[in-house]
Amino acid sequence: MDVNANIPSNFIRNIIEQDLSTGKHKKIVTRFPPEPNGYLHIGHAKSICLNFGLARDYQGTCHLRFDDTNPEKEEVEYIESIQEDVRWLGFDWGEHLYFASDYFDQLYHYAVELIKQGKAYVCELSGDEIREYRGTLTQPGKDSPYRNRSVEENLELFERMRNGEFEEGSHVLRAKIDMASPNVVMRDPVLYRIKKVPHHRTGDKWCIYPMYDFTHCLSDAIEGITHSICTLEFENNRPLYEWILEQVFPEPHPQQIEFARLNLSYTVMSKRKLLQLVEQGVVSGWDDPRMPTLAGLRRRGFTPAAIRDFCERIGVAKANSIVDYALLEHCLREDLNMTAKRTMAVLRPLKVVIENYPEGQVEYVEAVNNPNDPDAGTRLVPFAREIFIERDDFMVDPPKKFFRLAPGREVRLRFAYFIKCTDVIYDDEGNVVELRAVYDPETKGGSAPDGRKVKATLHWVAAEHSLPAEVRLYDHLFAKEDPNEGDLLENLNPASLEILTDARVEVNMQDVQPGEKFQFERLGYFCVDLDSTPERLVFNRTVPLRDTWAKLQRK
RNA sequence: UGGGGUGUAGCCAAGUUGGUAAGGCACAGGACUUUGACUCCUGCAUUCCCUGGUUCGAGUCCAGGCACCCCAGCCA
Repeated sequence: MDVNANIPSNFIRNIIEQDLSTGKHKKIVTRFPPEPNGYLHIGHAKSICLNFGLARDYQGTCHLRFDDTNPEKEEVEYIESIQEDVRWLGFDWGEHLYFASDYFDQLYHYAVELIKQGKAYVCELSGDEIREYRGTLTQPGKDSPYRNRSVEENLELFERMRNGEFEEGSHVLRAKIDMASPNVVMRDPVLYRIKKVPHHRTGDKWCIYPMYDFTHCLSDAIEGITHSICTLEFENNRPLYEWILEQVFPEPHPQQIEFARLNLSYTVMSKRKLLQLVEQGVVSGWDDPRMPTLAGLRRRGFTPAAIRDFCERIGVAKANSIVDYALLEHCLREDLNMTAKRTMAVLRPLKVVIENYPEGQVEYVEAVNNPNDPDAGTRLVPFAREIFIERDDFMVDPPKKFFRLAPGREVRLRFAYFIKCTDVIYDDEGNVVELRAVYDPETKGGSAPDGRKVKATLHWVAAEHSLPAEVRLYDHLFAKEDPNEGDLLENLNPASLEILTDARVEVNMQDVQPGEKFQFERLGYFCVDLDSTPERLVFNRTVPLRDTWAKLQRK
């Protein structure tokens, strides 16, 4: 497959290529099967990219199927958000949108078929009793007293379950397999349980609902899935997946393949823990920019292309692992570097008065919008006597390798002029509050006719002709690489959010829209937050630029 | 003292039928630079969890260990 020559190989691709070359399958069909009980996160993105990517690369099909067999936990709201997120990621299921609940009738008939074969029975043991009878990991279980009912009795009981004649928990349908199996999953697993709860799609048509193990394999088979890719924890369930199909479904059967789910350093991926963060108010919601949810990453300013690239680079294997967050950041920067418009913003302003620049004068300097994209053009940025520069770009007593502004030193203001610091003004407490400088009119545009060099280029913004803005700086939500070690809340990073309210941005930013992405030159990539309005601009820092000076400072 | 998996660099990960350890991230140097960014060079596993064995030759085969993950929901 030369089309896929540059795509890293993995064990699943190997299986598919073999199945295609041996003629086992002429066309592959995969599926992404979320349960609509929560928001999608970047771990799901790995699965989405895998399943849809495989279908794309091997000219197959990928279905989106909601695994909605537990109405107690599922909501239509999630069905909407999941579809939105999958589309946002860049994938299209075409006509292939399915719901396991659409198969409830068929599933019921397969259950009846199993009963007729004497391979399923209605059990009246309580939940606690079922657990007791199941045995333990090292001890075999024992048969339920209801295990050997007649087919007729089972048929009648199952129908009465369906008709709502029994209370929740009083009866279940179980597969008759082997209570002594070393694999606990095979010890007469529950196939159907009674839940007198309306379903978000089937209403109150059903009061019995099929379990995952019974539903998933049959849904796959009904849809003609060839490769049913799931995560490692379902490895123990594979024998059951195959057992059910062998009893009631004609060949060929889908093949279940398991891979290791994604773990990312400095964050958590379990729905339970994510929910805990939301409910305890640790974050502002599912779309808090620090959350690993697709909604959170989107609000933070991540691009679908970066996430897809990331999912491709991490590979697919069976070893549990924790991927370095730095790889995600790398993918993001690589994408944003090519696409984000540049602008200048000063996060922590320090006023500089250019004493030899005419008072009241404003001129416009031309700035490049994206050096990687000539089509992005240029813009005009106002320059005046009073400007703001970044506080971090000035030091009264600079160390050896600091080559930004300092008393008596000359630097370049990007796209504008060279300025030299002539004076430092302090407040009563000795803090630097303002700088005085002179500019060289000969250096307009940023280069000196006499060829003299300057060691640094600073970003800036005109004091009057700039806009106030709020900037939210984000960092890892957790301070620990693996937050799952020890107490979750104790591992939080207290500095995961810093809000700057005095930032200044170019006047050209007046009409930006939520979601728009920029590179604030020399600082990082930022996007306009949902909270932003023309009256009060709000930006999120998506990811800072690599900063070798900061790295030097740390040493 | 059950069963199922996994172990290749700081982090991911590829390694055909045994033939002499890809790639990316991170990190460290250097070049370039009107972003200390980007880009570009260079370096980064005499060794593949361990111990034996087979072989001219083992990350790949065999035997025995060790470590870690998953399974005892009427969740998925």
